[in-house]
Amino acid sequence: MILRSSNQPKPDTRTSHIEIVITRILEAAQEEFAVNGFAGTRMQVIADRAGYPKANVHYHFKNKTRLYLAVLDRIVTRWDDYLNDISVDDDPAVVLDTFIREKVQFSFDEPSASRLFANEIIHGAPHLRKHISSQIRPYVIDRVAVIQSWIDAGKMIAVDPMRLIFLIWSTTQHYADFQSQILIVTQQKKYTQEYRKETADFLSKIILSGCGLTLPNDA
Amino acid sequence: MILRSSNQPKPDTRTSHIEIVITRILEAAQEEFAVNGFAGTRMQVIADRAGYPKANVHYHFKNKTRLYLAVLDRIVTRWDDYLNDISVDDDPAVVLDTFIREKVQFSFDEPSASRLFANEIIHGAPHLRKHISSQIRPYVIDRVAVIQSWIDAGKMIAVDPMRLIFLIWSTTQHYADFQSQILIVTQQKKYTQEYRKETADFLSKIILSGCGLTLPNDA
DNA sequence: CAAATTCTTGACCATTTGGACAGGTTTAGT
DNA sequence: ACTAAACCTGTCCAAATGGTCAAGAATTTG
Repeated sequence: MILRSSNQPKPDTRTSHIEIVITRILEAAQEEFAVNGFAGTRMQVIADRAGYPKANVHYHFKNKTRLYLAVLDRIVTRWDDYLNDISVDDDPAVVLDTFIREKVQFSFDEPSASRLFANEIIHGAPHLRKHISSQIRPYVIDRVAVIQSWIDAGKMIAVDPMRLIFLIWSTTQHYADFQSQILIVTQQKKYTQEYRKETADFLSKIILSGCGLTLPNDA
Repeated sequence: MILRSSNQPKPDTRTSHIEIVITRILEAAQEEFAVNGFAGTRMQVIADRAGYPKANVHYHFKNKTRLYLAVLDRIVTRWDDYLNDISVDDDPAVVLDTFIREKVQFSFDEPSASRLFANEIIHGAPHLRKHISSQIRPYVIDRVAVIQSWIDAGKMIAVDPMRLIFLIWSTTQHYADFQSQILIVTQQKKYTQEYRKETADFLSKIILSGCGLTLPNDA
């Protein structure tokens, strides 16, 4: 029987011991679910990856579905943090540029989150229906209104705002979701810092250009 | 014991009876795999969907993996059929426009094929590595060369050709892979013919514009 | 410091599921 | 018409896997 009594006599850290356990399990679960999907993921593997016996995972998360939902919830929350506010008075070029770069960064920084999310949507979003209609949809409608006002004010050419948002989402997510394909085609082992930057520059440039926009400080 | 002796005395159709069986199984399998992923799909469900006993499916396809590979192979083949040839002398605007519209059509016409493919890539392309490096990569390199020559000839503004291809892939596939999300956000039951057309127009317009191109017959 | 509560874990179980197989039926070849 | 090959299917099974449980350890509480 292995006791870790001597390890941490007293939890000094603000994050309680239990939170660490929960977090480790959630992180392990996120990686596994992202790679193998819900059905393809084994509780035992998650437990091993987190470094606890399987029964412990079941203690903290009643069952597989609950664990999956907890992972999803965690991702969605972090996702929402990336959503910035925009207003009619802002410069469209600056806003879109920022938006694109933030999304690109998220894809490169948290590919497994992006993939897990994509996986859920591809499979019909069985657990995200509510979130999409109550959170994402209002968010989209909001941005659409602002973009439309820019168009009406002649600040950018007339393109369908909602499809523009979808376009930005798809192009940025692509680098996370289709990473394996891209790495093979470009013959890279992993994304380099340079590749990330050039990708952000490329997407910003071509999308802004497609909207008839240029950044203020551009030549 | 149910005999279907009286059904089809002689197979008149050019497609032999066995081909029909195989096709029905493959189609059923494609739908199931696309929705549930490999691990989440049950052989019994595929068999039920195809209308045959499970053992029959196992007779024609040694095991689950072989069946999955057969489905994948079928999709990839059909995919390749969509790949058109392009040459340096062609008009970039026309070629890109055609390319985009073909991809959009594929996404709308065969969403399950697109989703299954996306699923495979998201999960690290375990069964497609070879195909990507031997088929897709050469294809991409080929198009990149042509696009680059257009840029060198001043026919379009300088954008990274490979990322342009990725952009077209991602934006077009998005409508199949993220269908559930898009339908919820746009509050549709299913894609209408009008929505498909407008999507194709939108993507063609904004991408061509992003490349500094206009179609010949545009005002 | 004792009791109660929470956390941890090894052992175990019920169910699901991919797949084997044998025996029967139909088709193709001569 | 006869034989061999290909095809079909009901039945059964071993392995994998999500989940339970009871008992022990740690921590908190009064």
